[in-house]
Amino acid sequence: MMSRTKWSSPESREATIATVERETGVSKDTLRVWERRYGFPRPGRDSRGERVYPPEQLEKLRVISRLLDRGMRPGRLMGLPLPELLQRFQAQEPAPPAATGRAAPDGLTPMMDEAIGLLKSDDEVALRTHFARVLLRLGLQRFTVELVGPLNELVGEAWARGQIAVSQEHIYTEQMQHVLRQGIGSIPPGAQSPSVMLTTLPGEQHQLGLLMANICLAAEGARCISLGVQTPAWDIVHAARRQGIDVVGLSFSEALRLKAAYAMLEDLRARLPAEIEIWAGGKLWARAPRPVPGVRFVTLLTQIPGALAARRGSHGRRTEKS
Amino acid sequence: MMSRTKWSSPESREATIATVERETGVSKDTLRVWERRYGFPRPGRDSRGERVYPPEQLEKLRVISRLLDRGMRPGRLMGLPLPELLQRFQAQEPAPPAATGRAAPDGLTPMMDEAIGLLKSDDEVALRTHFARVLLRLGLQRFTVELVGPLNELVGEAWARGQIAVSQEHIYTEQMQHVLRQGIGSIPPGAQSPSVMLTTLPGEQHQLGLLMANICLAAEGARCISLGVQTPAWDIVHAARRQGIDVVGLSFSEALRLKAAYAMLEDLRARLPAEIEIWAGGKLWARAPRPVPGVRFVTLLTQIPGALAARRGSHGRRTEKS
DNA sequence: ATCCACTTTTGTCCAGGACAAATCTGCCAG
DNA sequence: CTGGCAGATTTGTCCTGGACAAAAGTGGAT
Repeated sequence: MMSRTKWSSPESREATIATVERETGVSKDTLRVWERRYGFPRPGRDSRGERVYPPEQLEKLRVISRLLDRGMRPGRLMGLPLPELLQRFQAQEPAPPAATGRAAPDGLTPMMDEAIGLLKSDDEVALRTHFARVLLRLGLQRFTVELVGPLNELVGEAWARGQIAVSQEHIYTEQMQHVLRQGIGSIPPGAQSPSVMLTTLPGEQHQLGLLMANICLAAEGARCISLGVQTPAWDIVHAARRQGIDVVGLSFSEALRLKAAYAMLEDLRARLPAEIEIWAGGKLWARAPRPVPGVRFVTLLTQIPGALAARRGSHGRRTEKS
Repeated sequence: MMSRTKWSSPESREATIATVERETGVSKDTLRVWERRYGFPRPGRDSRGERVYPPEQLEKLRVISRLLDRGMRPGRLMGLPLPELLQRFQAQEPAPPAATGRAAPDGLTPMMDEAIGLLKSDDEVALRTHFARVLLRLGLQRFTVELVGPLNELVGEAWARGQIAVSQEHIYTEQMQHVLRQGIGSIPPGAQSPSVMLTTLPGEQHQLGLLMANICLAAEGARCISLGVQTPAWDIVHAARRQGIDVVGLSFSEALRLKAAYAMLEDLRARLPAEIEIWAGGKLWARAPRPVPGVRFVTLLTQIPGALAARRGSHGRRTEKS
């Protein structure tokens, strides 16, 4: 095969359009249309007439790409010089602390602050130890609801404000995953009800939400089967039927588009037998505008016990079955 | 970041050109030029005049894409019907049973068979118990190298042959992840060397490879920091520098396109200081044709001890770094 | 304040042409 | 036969410039 990578020559660190796409995540089409519309980037041309991006422009594009991820718009950014752009990271709002529904109970705030501090100092071993200690003190369920949930948001905000790096956020997720999975492993198995199948739809990659839901459900006596992330709708239907599942639980982070989420949710609802419930959870639904018939929204972890109780009430204690 | 991509309508299983690019790894430009030159694929058009690929064509493209990775040429493949294409896989792959490195030692085959059986019967609790028992008997390292590695391949093959469903493969991954992470949690921490940063590049979502590498490295006395999956190259460079990393370890599954993988590897190598080594691992390199200067390929888990020994030999026993 | 209609912004798609790198082919010398 | 080389063919990527719908912003009426 033509392994024509188009990689910029090793010395002159000048990038081709393919390199820029790979590095910034901005598609070639978009790069060309930006150039046409905003006059930036303005790459040089090589002997063939192909675009050649100097390192400074690549760097600026990287910064712009990250600002776009935070909801800013290209038209306003393209003209600004690099230092100005970098300032935009700081300018992000701290987000009203009370309004988010973030539980700020007891003396947990210092524990969260310590976690953030350890993260910033790249001490992943101490971070894990810290989590383990807090877990021991609070118990698995309180640890999950009162610490992990709020901490996730805190880490997300710190990243958005440029206070921690992408890699540090990755490390946080990884260590927390260890702790939570260890906790799930310690839950005694047993035939309980209802049986809940947990997963996310294609495009949603965040695992922590699933693990947290798993813990809260198991703590209330549900039977959890997790499929991990990104199960195509067809396979969810197939698996739920085959395994005699009562509830399909889906997790949605803010990364997903609202409209795409609705579409997939409605599609799944249409294909799943009516007696199988769908519970949709996650921060995406925090200010959910539109209800979907046959889908229960569980925005917060604390609503899980209520949802289970409601289900058990309506379905009675009888072993349902047609 | 990827929230700027276009989705095909979820229920009509028909794909847009962007979907096909994502699923097959063939770029939009290439798809259009194939259509022009070879008459395949021949997508329909929607009301806007945009291409709409029916599922059969997508499927055929997936097969073609894999054959291209094995060195065949598009001009000869496009006209062939699907069954004919599938035959080309057999014709090409003699795969000497010993050369694959699949350890088939001792009495492990029955254990793997039992695992597959439990998976087929959807008994995820028994599956986890089974793993836990085998782990106890073999020890973490042998469990990883001799059972998990071969079992991964077995599960992949079973899926490819339609013997297990997508959801069952997900359940396998999820349960195995629990077991492996539990194992990693039991490894005593300590300042050891070299320090290895583990992750995958964007587009590679498979976690098991990382976890397995983590175990094998830690077992040989390396210090492992895992970033989880999909870290952009720039962030890898940033984090490796900041944390004083000696080796960046990357995992590549067969899902990634060979060409894209080479491009990203070469790019990362160019941006990373020369004193930081890059080790590339995973099944993708099983028949690696082309070496990359400054990158060590570690196709099999069993090669990890050797790689570490080589590194320690060349870098001496002196505690380099402050 | 909340909702709806209207305007602007923005990303993706399309067509068809061009070109160089990779690969194949046939030929000739050893 | 084997190996190397020049020329022909194959193939992926890049180009331009136009089009359009989804998303985001705006303003007025309730």
